[in-house]
Amino acid sequence: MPSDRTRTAILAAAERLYADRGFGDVTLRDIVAAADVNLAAVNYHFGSKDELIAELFVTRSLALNRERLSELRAAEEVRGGRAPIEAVLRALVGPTLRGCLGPDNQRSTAARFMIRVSIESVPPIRRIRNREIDHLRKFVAAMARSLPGCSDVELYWGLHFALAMAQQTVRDSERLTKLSDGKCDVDDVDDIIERVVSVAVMALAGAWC
Amino acid sequence: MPSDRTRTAILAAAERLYADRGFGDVTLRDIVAAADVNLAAVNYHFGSKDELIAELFVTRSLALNRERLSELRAAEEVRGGRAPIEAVLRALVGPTLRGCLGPDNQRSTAARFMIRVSIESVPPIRRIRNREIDHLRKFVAAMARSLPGCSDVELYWGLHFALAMAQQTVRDSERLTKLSDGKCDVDDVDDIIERVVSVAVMALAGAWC
DNA sequence: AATAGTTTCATACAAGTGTTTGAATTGCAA
DNA sequence: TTGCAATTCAAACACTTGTATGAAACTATT
Repeated sequence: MPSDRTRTAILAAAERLYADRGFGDVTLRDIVAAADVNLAAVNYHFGSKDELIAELFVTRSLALNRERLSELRAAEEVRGGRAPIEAVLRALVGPTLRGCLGPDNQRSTAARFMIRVSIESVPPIRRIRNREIDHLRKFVAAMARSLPGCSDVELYWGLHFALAMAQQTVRDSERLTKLSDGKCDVDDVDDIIERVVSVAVMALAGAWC
Repeated sequence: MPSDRTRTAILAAAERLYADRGFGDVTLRDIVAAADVNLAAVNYHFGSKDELIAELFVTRSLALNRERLSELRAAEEVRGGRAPIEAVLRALVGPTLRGCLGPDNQRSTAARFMIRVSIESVPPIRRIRNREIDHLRKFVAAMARSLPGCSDVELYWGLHFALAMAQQTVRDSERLTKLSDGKCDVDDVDDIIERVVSVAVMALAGAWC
């Protein structure tokens, strides 16, 4: 069994740097400096920079999906597989929003890293990202259970808009804060989640589901 | 007066390349090859790569703002400075959506370039982008005229969500297409505009304006 | 046609990138 | 301890990047 110390130090440093500054301007030398390991360690342990990014991404991607699905399952268990649509949408957007917004000390590097992924879409990740579709399909299915009779197309648009609002809020919370002179509180995560969810529900309901 | 041929050739080639492939992997050598000019021409005419990007951005940014505002003004003229909220939002999201989606031959490089800007946020642009806030404020003001009595906070959220849905639809139209097996038609621009606008209106109305 | 100013060009430069190498060091089993 | 594999390390490599240089070509005014 290899002594993982170097490996994990690299992963942690890389994730934090990517989350903070994006893929564009984080070099291998930045990472090894932050992890306090030798330059060659990355290639020794991961093969290449791209493979490091890919490993980071698949790990976090699986974790996020797991978190969403466990929230979804918890909501559906309450009433035998028929959760209210609000709960389904909360399970979809909640994990990301909670991890990325709110007081600094509560933000997770993992969530912020995933947002970077959704923003920058660097080559090694683009190749893997297709699996996301399969994951989202599960939520479409859950939404269909919540709103039987609602047409598929409207479900897709509803999910799409829900994710859009959540991601853009995370991505550009600064602009919203500036525009509103701080009157829109981007640290009140629960409020934001409810806003996103309720608008998405209105979108679905307004489309005569 | 300088012979602009080289200058404009560079601008056109750069805009197209940036729109297509993003800032990340477009090099000066790519640009000059596409423009069929010498490598040194960029530095001669623009000073540096960053200044080229900046010029491209301010030009397009001003044009987009102009387009939005003229649509807004046209809508407000009809009924003496009190356009329906739908028209205000249409003026906000319409130009971008029309330029970025729809049949290939109708898409404008300019709009696709601006979307890249909103995605990647490269340093030379980040420094300029603050002016966007002032521009958006004009739309908040117009929204307030349309919905007197609606609280500012709700207006900000409404505008934020409208832009979020529009931008994400452009940014990730591919995912939506795949997810829905083509059932969500991202080429039907008018339908998309009406969807975004109507959801945003519901968001505003649902907040007891 | 001669000249001065502008623009083009091939080429070189310095800095930064990810990766490789091969020797040194470590950790651990026999 | 000895031996062997795994790991670390400093250094160098090959390559790409944006930028700078100085000579050549062009343009237009005199």
